[in-house]
Amino acid sequence: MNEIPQISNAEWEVMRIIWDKAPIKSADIVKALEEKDWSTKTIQTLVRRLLDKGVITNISNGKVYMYDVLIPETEYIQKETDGFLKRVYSGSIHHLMLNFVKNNNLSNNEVEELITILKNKKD
Amino acid sequence: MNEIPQISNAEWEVMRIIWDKAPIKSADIVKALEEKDWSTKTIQTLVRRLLDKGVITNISNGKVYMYDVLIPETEYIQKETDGFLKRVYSGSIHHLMLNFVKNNNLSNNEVEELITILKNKKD
DNA sequence: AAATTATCCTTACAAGTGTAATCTTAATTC
DNA sequence: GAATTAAGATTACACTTGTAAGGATAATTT
Repeated sequence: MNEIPQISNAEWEVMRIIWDKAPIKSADIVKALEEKDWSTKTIQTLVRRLLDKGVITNISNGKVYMYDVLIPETEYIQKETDGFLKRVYSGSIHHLMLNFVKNNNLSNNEVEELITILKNKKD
Repeated sequence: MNEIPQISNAEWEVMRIIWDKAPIKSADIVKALEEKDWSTKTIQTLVRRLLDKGVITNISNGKVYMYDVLIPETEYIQKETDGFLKRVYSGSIHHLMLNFVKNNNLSNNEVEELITILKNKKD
């Protein structure tokens, strides 16, 4: 069912901006990514690949170069989360949580918050 | 600090076996991966790349072809988890948990278990 | 020891990725 | 409208990855 195209790490960085701000002007994508040391050309290549893959679309209306999202962030988060879980934790959230708790030095506060989130889930 | 080599998806599959069973005979790696539809040649290529990257080492002692692990699974789990968290959830475990919970990835039982894990953490 | 089998080493090759440069065309400024 | 600037399209190129095949060598079987 879920056959959304794979996106690479660099493409993901670009999508973070676009998901956040779309519809967004070409220039604003570049501006938002300034902190990364990517040349404008590189960014344009990544945008083009995302277009080719059908993740975004060009909505330049005559005057301004603009892009909009075709595939929402939530779908990609789901896809990546599933893939990661399967790859690293054999699909077991339980296993993942155990590891987080063991290694990721969660603060007491964070632990509290997570418990709260989970408890709310049960209602 | 943490400069362990990147391993690919296919390599990760191989490492799962090796981490689990090392020290392990060449033939047993192949056997354990039979269910995947990889040719022996493909598996051997992956093993070679893992050798080249220094993730495993050859400990064939004259008679038998054997491999052992150089970089433990825990280091890779940590690396992958950090990378995933950063990439998909901007580094926020909180955000990740919210998403897991929201998207109904968890049964009531699992929620219970996770709460237990977290509560134990506080002690 | 010769034949067979298992494993290693070398080579291959297309698709994807990071990282652009060049050339062309559309928009803005003077 | 001509010059300048910004963006798109085309091309590039090395590295990684998935997926092996072929040839060399070591181990096992007969």
